[in-house]
Amino acid sequence: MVRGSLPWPIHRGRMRLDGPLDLALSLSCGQAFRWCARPDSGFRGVLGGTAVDVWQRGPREVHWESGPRELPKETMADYLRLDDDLDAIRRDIGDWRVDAAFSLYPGLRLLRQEPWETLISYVVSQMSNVARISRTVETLAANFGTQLGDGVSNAFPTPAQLSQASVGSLRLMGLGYRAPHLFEIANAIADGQVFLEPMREMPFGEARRCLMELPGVGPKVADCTLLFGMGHMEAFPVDRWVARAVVEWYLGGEQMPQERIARWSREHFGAHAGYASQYLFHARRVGGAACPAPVGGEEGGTHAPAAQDDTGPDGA
DNA sequence: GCCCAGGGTCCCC
DNA sequence: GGGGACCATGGG
Repeated sequence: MVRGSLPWPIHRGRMRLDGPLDLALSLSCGQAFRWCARPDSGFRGVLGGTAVDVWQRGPREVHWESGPRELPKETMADYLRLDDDLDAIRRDIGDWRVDAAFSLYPGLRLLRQEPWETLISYVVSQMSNVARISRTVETLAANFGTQLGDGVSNAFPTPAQLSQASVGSLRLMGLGYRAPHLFEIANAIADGQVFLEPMREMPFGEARRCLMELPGVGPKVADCTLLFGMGHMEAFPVDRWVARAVVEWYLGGEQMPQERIARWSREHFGAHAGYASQYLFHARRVGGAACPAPVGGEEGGTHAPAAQDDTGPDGA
Protein backbone atom coordinates (compact mmCIF):
# COMPACT_ATOMS: atom_id res chain seq x y z
CA MET A 1 0.00 0.00 0.00
CA VAL A 2 2.46 2.57 -1.18
CA ARG A 3 1.18 6.07 -1.07
CA GLY A 4 3.16 9.18 -0.71
CA SER A 5 3.23 9.80 -4.44
CA LEU A 6 0.71 12.55 -4.02
CA PRO A 7 1.68 15.95 -5.33
CA TRP A 8 0.66 17.76 -2.18
CA PRO A 9 2.02 18.12 1.33
CA ILE A 10 0.64 15.04 3.03
CA HIS A 11 -1.07 14.99 6.37
CA ARG A 12 -1.62 11.57 7.84
CA GLY A 13 -4.45 10.58 10.11
CA ARG A 14 -5.36 7.41 11.92
CA MET A 15 -8.23 6.37 14.08
CA ARG A 16 -9.15 3.34 16.12
CA LEU A 17 -12.79 2.28 15.99
CA ASP A 18 -15.01 1.35 18.89
CA GLY A 19 -17.82 -0.04 16.77
CA PRO A 20 -18.18 -1.89 13.48
CA LEU A 21 -17.45 -0.11 10.22
CA ASP A 22 -17.36 -1.27 6.64
CA LEU A 23 -15.70 1.77 5.13
CA ALA A 24 -15.73 0.58 1.53
CA LEU A 25 -19.39 -0.35 1.65
CA SER A 26 -20.44 2.83 3.40
CA LEU A 27 -18.61 5.01 0.87
CA SER A 28 -19.68 3.08 -2.21
CA CYS A 29 -23.23 1.96 -1.49
CA GLY A 30 -24.80 4.90 -3.28
CA GLN A 31 -25.42 7.54 -0.63
CA ALA A 32 -22.37 9.68 -1.50
CA PHE A 33 -21.13 10.09 -5.04
CA ARG A 34 -17.65 11.53 -4.99
CA TRP A 35 -15.64 8.67 -3.51
CA CYS A 36 -13.50 7.04 -6.13
CA ALA A 37 -12.31 3.50 -5.46
CA ARG A 38 -8.58 3.08 -5.90
CA PRO A 39 -6.66 -0.03 -6.97
CA ASP A 40 -5.22 -0.43 -3.49
CA SER A 41 -8.72 -0.72 -1.99
CA GLY A 42 -8.71 2.81 -0.64
CA PHE A 43 -10.92 5.70 -1.68
CA ARG A 44 -10.14 9.19 -2.84
CA GLY A 45 -12.58 11.99 -2.21
CA VAL A 46 -13.07 15.44 -0.81
CA LEU A 47 -13.90 16.05 2.81
CA GLY A 48 -13.60 19.03 5.11
CA GLY A 49 -12.39 21.23 2.29
CA THR A 50 -9.44 19.05 1.37
CA ALA A 51 -8.66 16.10 -0.85
CA VAL A 52 -8.26 12.87 1.04
CA ASP A 53 -7.29 9.24 0.53
CA VAL A 54 -8.91 7.00 3.10
CA TRP A 55 -8.69 3.28 3.72
CA GLN A 56 -9.49 0.73 6.37
CA ARG A 57 -6.97 -1.60 7.91
CA GLY A 58 -8.60 -4.50 9.65
CA PRO A 59 -11.95 -4.18 11.37
CA ARG A 60 -10.87 -1.51 13.82
CA GLU A 61 -8.64 1.01 12.06
CA VAL A 62 -9.18 3.80 9.59
CA HIS A 63 -6.24 5.59 7.98
CA TRP A 64 -6.13 8.61 5.77
CA GLU A 65 -3.87 11.03 4.01
CA SER A 66 -5.06 14.49 3.14
CA GLY A 67 -3.76 17.54 1.41
CA PRO A 68 -3.12 20.34 1.01
CA ARG A 69 -4.91 20.72 4.32
CA GLU A 70 -5.01 18.55 7.37
CA LEU A 71 -8.16 16.56 7.97
CA PRO A 72 -8.94 16.46 11.68
CA LYS A 73 -9.92 13.18 13.28
CA GLU A 74 -13.16 14.75 14.48
CA THR A 75 -14.17 15.59 10.93
CA MET A 76 -13.60 12.04 9.79
CA ALA A 77 -15.44 10.55 12.77
CA ASP A 78 -18.32 12.95 12.25
CA TYR A 79 -18.61 12.15 8.56
CA LEU A 80 -18.63 8.41 9.18
CA ARG A 81 -21.21 8.80 11.94
CA LEU A 82 -19.02 6.79 14.30
CA ASP A 83 -21.20 8.16 17.09
CA ASP A 84 -24.06 5.99 15.84
CA ASP A 85 -24.47 2.88 17.98
CA LEU A 86 -25.47 0.42 15.28
CA ASP A 87 -26.62 -2.25 17.72
CA ALA A 88 -28.83 0.20 19.56
CA ILE A 89 -30.26 1.48 16.28
CA ARG A 90 -30.91 -2.05 15.13
CA ARG A 91 -32.75 -2.84 18.34
CA ASP A 92 -34.70 0.39 18.13
CA ILE A 93 -35.88 -0.42 14.61
CA GLY A 94 -36.99 -3.77 15.94
CA ASP A 95 -37.76 -5.53 12.67
CA TRP A 96 -36.47 -9.00 11.88
CA ARG A 97 -35.92 -8.39 8.19
CA VAL A 98 -33.91 -5.24 8.81
CA ASP A 99 -32.18 -7.14 11.58
CA ALA A 100 -31.16 -9.78 9.06
CA ALA A 101 -29.86 -7.09 6.72
CA PHE A 102 -27.76 -5.65 9.56
CA SER A 103 -26.23 -9.11 9.95
CA LEU A 104 -25.64 -9.44 6.21
CA TYR A 105 -23.89 -6.10 5.89
CA PRO A 106 -22.16 -5.37 9.19
CA GLY A 107 -20.65 -1.94 9.51
CA LEU A 108 -22.72 -0.25 6.84
CA ARG A 109 -23.14 3.27 8.17
CA LEU A 110 -25.02 6.30 7.00
CA LEU A 111 -22.76 9.26 6.27
CA ARG A 112 -23.14 12.77 7.66
CA GLN A 113 -22.87 14.83 4.48
CA GLU A 114 -23.31 18.53 3.77
CA PRO A 115 -26.86 19.66 3.06
CA TRP A 116 -26.09 21.62 -0.09
CA GLU A 117 -24.02 18.96 -1.82
CA THR A 118 -26.51 16.31 -0.79
CA LEU A 119 -29.45 18.29 -2.14
CA ILE A 120 -27.84 18.92 -5.51
CA SER A 121 -26.54 15.38 -5.81
CA TYR A 122 -30.02 13.97 -5.34
CA VAL A 123 -31.65 16.47 -7.67
CA VAL A 124 -29.15 15.14 -10.20
CA SER A 125 -30.00 11.58 -9.20
CA GLN A 126 -33.55 11.51 -10.44
CA MET A 127 -34.18 8.87 -13.11
CA SER A 128 -30.50 8.03 -13.18
CA ASN A 129 -28.20 5.40 -11.71
CA VAL A 130 -25.35 5.52 -9.24
CA ALA A 131 -22.58 5.32 -11.84
CA ARG A 132 -24.01 8.11 -13.91
CA ILE A 133 -24.82 10.29 -10.90
CA SER A 134 -21.21 10.01 -9.78
CA ARG A 135 -19.98 11.02 -13.17
CA THR A 136 -22.31 14.01 -13.39
CA VAL A 137 -21.53 15.24 -9.88
CA GLU A 138 -17.82 14.94 -10.60
CA THR A 139 -18.30 16.96 -13.79
CA LEU A 140 -20.03 19.71 -11.83
CA ALA A 141 -17.12 19.84 -9.39
CA ALA A 142 -14.54 19.84 -12.16
CA ASN A 143 -16.22 22.68 -14.03
CA PHE A 144 -17.47 24.95 -11.27
CA GLY A 145 -15.77 23.96 -8.02
CA THR A 146 -12.70 25.52 -6.46
CA GLN A 147 -9.46 23.70 -7.15
CA LEU A 148 -8.02 22.22 -4.02
CA GLY A 149 -4.39 22.71 -4.90
CA ASP A 150 -3.50 19.12 -5.53
CA GLY A 151 -3.91 19.63 -9.24
CA VAL A 152 -6.59 16.97 -9.38
CA SER A 153 -9.49 17.51 -7.04
CA ASN A 154 -12.08 20.22 -6.88
CA ALA A 155 -14.41 21.13 -4.07
CA PHE A 156 -18.08 20.74 -4.76
CA PRO A 157 -19.24 24.05 -6.23
CA THR A 158 -20.85 26.53 -3.87
CA PRO A 159 -24.33 27.88 -4.59
CA ALA A 160 -22.73 31.09 -5.89
CA GLN A 161 -20.42 29.15 -8.18
CA LEU A 162 -23.19 26.96 -9.51
CA SER A 163 -25.47 29.96 -10.04
CA GLN A 164 -22.87 31.27 -12.50
CA ALA A 165 -23.53 28.31 -14.77
CA SER A 166 -26.01 28.79 -17.58
CA VAL A 167 -28.84 26.35 -18.04
CA GLY A 168 -27.39 25.53 -21.44
CA SER A 169 -23.99 24.67 -20.05
CA LEU A 170 -25.60 22.50 -17.42
CA ARG A 171 -27.52 20.64 -20.09
CA LEU A 172 -24.28 20.00 -21.91
CA MET A 173 -22.95 18.29 -18.81
CA GLY A 174 -25.54 15.59 -19.11
CA LEU A 175 -28.08 17.06 -16.73
CA GLY A 176 -30.84 16.98 -19.30
CA TYR A 177 -34.17 18.26 -18.08
CA ARG A 178 -32.78 18.65 -14.55
CA ALA A 179 -30.62 21.60 -15.64
CA PRO A 180 -33.19 24.34 -14.93
CA HIS A 181 -33.90 22.80 -11.53
CA LEU A 182 -30.25 23.04 -10.53
CA PHE A 183 -30.04 26.54 -11.86
CA GLU A 184 -33.07 27.77 -9.96
CA ILE A 185 -32.07 26.11 -6.70
CA ALA A 186 -28.54 27.48 -6.87
CA ASN A 187 -29.84 30.98 -7.51
CA ALA A 188 -32.47 30.83 -4.78
CA ILE A 189 -29.80 29.89 -2.25
CA ALA A 190 -27.12 32.22 -3.59
CA ASP A 191 -29.60 35.10 -3.45
CA GLY A 192 -30.50 34.35 0.14
CA GLN A 193 -34.10 33.40 -0.59
CA VAL A 194 -33.63 29.90 0.82
CA PHE A 195 -31.52 28.69 3.72
CA LEU A 196 -30.70 25.04 4.21
CA GLU A 197 -28.94 25.06 7.57
CA PRO A 198 -32.03 25.99 9.64
CA MET A 199 -33.78 22.91 8.23
CA ARG A 200 -31.57 20.76 10.44
CA GLU A 201 -33.34 22.09 13.50
CA MET A 202 -36.85 22.15 12.08
CA PRO A 203 -39.30 19.37 12.81
CA PHE A 204 -39.06 16.66 10.16
CA GLY A 205 -42.34 17.46 8.43
CA GLU A 206 -41.69 21.18 8.27
CA ALA A 207 -38.18 20.76 6.85
CA ARG A 208 -39.56 18.31 4.33
CA ARG A 209 -42.20 20.77 3.14
CA CYS A 210 -39.57 23.51 2.81
CA LEU A 211 -37.35 21.31 0.64
CA MET A 212 -40.25 20.23 -1.53
CA GLU A 213 -40.98 23.83 -2.43
CA LEU A 214 -37.78 23.77 -4.47
CA PRO A 215 -38.08 22.84 -8.15
CA GLY A 216 -37.01 19.28 -8.88
CA VAL A 217 -37.39 18.29 -5.25
CA GLY A 218 -40.14 15.79 -4.51
CA PRO A 219 -40.59 13.42 -1.58
CA LYS A 220 -37.68 11.16 -2.43
CA VAL A 221 -35.06 13.84 -3.04
CA ALA A 222 -36.27 15.67 0.06
CA ASP A 223 -35.98 12.52 2.17
CA CYS A 224 -32.45 11.82 0.94
CA THR A 225 -31.42 15.37 1.73
CA LEU A 226 -33.05 15.20 5.15
CA LEU A 227 -31.44 11.85 5.96
CA PHE A 228 -27.96 12.08 4.46
CA GLY A 229 -27.47 15.83 4.72
CA MET A 230 -29.49 17.11 7.66
CA GLY A 231 -29.49 14.36 10.24
CA HIS A 232 -33.22 13.67 10.19
CA MET A 233 -32.94 9.98 10.90
CA GLU A 234 -36.65 9.28 10.57
CA ALA A 235 -36.59 10.17 6.87
CA PHE A 236 -37.30 7.11 4.71
CA PRO A 237 -36.32 7.70 1.07
CA VAL A 238 -38.34 5.51 -1.29
CA ASP A 239 -36.70 4.85 -4.62
CA ARG A 240 -37.38 1.93 -6.97
CA TRP A 241 -35.29 -0.50 -4.93
CA VAL A 242 -36.71 0.43 -1.57
CA ALA A 243 -40.23 0.40 -2.99
CA ARG A 244 -39.65 -3.13 -4.26
CA ALA A 245 -38.23 -4.24 -0.92
CA VAL A 246 -41.18 -2.87 1.05
CA VAL A 247 -43.83 -4.06 -1.37
CA GLU A 248 -42.38 -7.55 -1.74
CA TRP A 249 -41.21 -8.14 1.81
CA TYR A 250 -43.76 -6.29 3.89
CA LEU A 251 -46.90 -5.62 1.88
CA GLY A 252 -47.44 -9.02 0.34
CA GLY A 253 -46.84 -7.69 -3.15
CA GLU A 254 -49.53 -5.05 -2.99
CA GLN A 255 -48.45 -2.02 -5.00
CA MET A 256 -48.74 1.31 -3.27
CA PRO A 257 -47.90 4.95 -4.08
CA GLN A 258 -44.43 5.88 -2.90
CA GLU A 259 -45.69 8.50 -0.49
CA ARG A 260 -47.81 5.89 1.25
CA ILE A 261 -44.83 3.53 1.40
CA ALA A 262 -42.77 6.31 2.96
CA ARG A 263 -45.44 7.15 5.51
CA TRP A 264 -46.07 3.53 6.41
CA SER A 265 -42.34 2.90 6.75
CA ARG A 266 -41.73 5.88 9.00
CA GLU A 267 -44.45 4.61 11.28
CA HIS A 268 -43.32 1.00 11.09
CA PHE A 269 -39.57 1.55 11.55
CA GLY A 270 -39.69 4.58 13.80
CA ALA A 271 -37.10 7.19 14.74
CA HIS A 272 -34.28 5.46 12.85
CA ALA A 273 -36.30 4.59 9.76
CA GLY A 274 -33.54 6.07 7.60
CA TYR A 275 -31.16 3.31 8.61
CA ALA A 276 -33.82 0.74 7.76
CA SER A 277 -34.21 2.37 4.37
CA GLN A 278 -30.50 2.17 3.62
CA TYR A 279 -30.20 -1.46 4.63
CA LEU A 280 -33.30 -2.43 2.65
CA PHE A 281 -32.02 -0.46 -0.33
CA HIS A 282 -28.73 -2.29 -0.29
CA ALA A 283 -30.24 -5.69 0.42
CA ARG A 284 -32.72 -5.41 -2.43
CA ARG A 285 -30.33 -3.78 -4.91
CA VAL A 286 -27.35 -6.04 -4.30
CA GLY A 287 -28.83 -9.06 -2.59
CA GLY A 288 -31.74 -9.54 -4.96
CA ALA A 289 -35.38 -10.40 -4.55
CA ALA A 290 -34.92 -12.92 -1.76
CA CYS A 291 -35.80 -11.47 1.61
CA PRO A 292 -32.80 -11.30 3.96
CA ALA A 293 -32.97 -14.40 6.07
CA PRO A 294 -32.31 -14.18 9.77
CA VAL A 295 -29.07 -15.82 10.80
CA GLY A 296 -29.98 -18.46 13.29
CA GLY A 297 -29.76 -18.05 17.01
CA GLU A 298 -29.11 -14.38 17.42
CA GLU A 299 -29.84 -13.07 20.81
CA GLY A 300 -31.57 -9.80 21.29
CA GLY A 301 -33.02 -9.80 17.83
CA THR A 302 -36.64 -9.18 17.19
CA HIS A 303 -38.48 -12.44 17.17
CA ALA A 304 -37.87 -14.87 14.38
CA PRO A 305 -39.92 -14.78 11.23
CA ALA A 306 -42.97 -16.50 12.59
CA ALA A 307 -44.41 -16.47 9.10
CA GLN A 308 -47.26 -14.14 9.92
CA ASP A 309 -46.13 -11.00 11.55
CA ASP A 310 -46.76 -9.36 8.21
CA THR A 311 -48.67 -6.42 9.45
CA GLY A 312 -49.77 -4.57 6.38
CA PRO A 313 -50.40 -0.84 6.15
CA ASP A 314 -53.66 -1.24 8.01
CA GLY A 315 -52.54 -4.14 10.10
CA ALA A 316 -52.58 -4.13 13.85
C1' DG B 1 -31.44 -2.37 -29.57
C1' DC B 2 -33.37 -2.94 -25.24
C1' DC B 3 -34.75 -2.11 -20.44
C1' DC B 4 -33.78 0.43 -16.60
C1' DA B 5 -32.36 4.00 -13.24
C1' DG B 6 -31.68 6.59 -5.29
C1' DG B 7 -38.24 10.82 -9.62
C1' DG B 8 -40.68 15.20 -10.43
C1' DT B 9 -44.21 17.70 -12.68
C1' DC B 10 -48.29 18.45 -14.85
C1' DC B 11 -52.73 17.28 -16.28
C1' DC B 12 -56.73 14.67 -15.77
C1' DC B 13 -60.39 12.33 -13.29
C1' DG C 1 -55.63 11.74 -3.70
C1' DG C 2 -54.57 8.80 -7.28
C1' DG C 3 -53.19 7.39 -12.01
C1' DG C 4 -50.87 8.30 -16.24
C1' DA C 5 -47.68 10.69 -19.88
C1' DC C 6 -43.69 12.90 -20.33
C1' DC C 7 -39.28 14.32 -19.39
C1' DA C 8 -33.06 13.39 -21.26
C1' DT C 9 -29.45 10.41 -20.94
C1' DG C 10 -26.29 6.81 -20.11
C1' DG C 11 -25.36 1.99 -17.75
C1' DG C 12 -25.47 -2.76 -18.30
